[in-house]
Amino acid sequence: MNNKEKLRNAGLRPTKQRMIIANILLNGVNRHFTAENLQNEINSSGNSMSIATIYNCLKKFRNCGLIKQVESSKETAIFDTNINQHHHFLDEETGELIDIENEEINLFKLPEIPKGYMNSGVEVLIKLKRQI
Amino acid sequence: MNNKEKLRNAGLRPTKQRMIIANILLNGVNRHFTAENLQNEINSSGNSMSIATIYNCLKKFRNCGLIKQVESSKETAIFDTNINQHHHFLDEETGELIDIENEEINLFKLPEIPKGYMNSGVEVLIKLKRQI
DNA sequence: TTTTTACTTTAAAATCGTTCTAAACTACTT
DNA sequence: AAGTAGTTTAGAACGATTTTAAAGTAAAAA
Repeated sequence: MNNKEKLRNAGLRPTKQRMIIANILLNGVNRHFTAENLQNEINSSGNSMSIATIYNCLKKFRNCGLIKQVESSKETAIFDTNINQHHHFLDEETGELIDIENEEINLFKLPEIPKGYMNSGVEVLIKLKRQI
Repeated sequence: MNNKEKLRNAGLRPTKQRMIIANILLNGVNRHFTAENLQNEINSSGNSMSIATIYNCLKKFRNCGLIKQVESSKETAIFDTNINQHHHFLDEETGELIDIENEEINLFKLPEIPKGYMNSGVEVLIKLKRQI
């Protein structure tokens, strides 16, 4: 399926701007990035786009499940093109995230889900310190 | 050990402001809170404190291990007086966090820690959706 | 005790990421 | 071709957090 179809399937109009972003993000190589990272990449590809549009697109893409947003207490929002359930290492010093594939972690015992709720995803974060 | 001693042990001068905050936070009842939450509580206890001081104190307390900061992609920093390793449910709609004690979760298989790093803590986040 | 020193607090300004606004634009439908 | 609903934009606004620089305070030295 090409990117135009992906956008249409997600219920999004394939505008020029969304196609530029889709072509950067949805090429099969997984990565973590911020809105600003993406703007730099758009600029250096000879295009340009308002930061408002970039945030707008990223939110739409996330709400449609085309990308994910990582749970992390960094001041800047971090997005992830890997939409499979998976986990992360976090280098606490630099803030860098490294993917951990789902099969690498096995949760053996889970607590009871509170009444009235359902489990909508489990994220494991393994914080890393540099070895002394 | 009283709060003044706790501050001294942590290498922090027990100033009037730090004592006010320590008396609110370090009383053994675990809770999640933002800087603004804490300021409201200080105000309603008849004291007052600059928001800069509050942020300052919370960062120092966190760096000394007196409190923790929760990993969460909320726009506002959330702190936690529970400094034991533990986990959280996250109500994705409201942003509310609920503690999960460490024994409630059993990680059966963990990935290999990258070379040059050591594991400095594992956090599990179980995201919750309201049941339909 | 007084003096000195380093650390702390403060209000206000600055900064930074993100969202809002409202006008111009564009994809799609008729 | 015309209509309409959704989209993009620059710039303003916003909210959380940090910085600034001056005044205050705790602890150490004299």
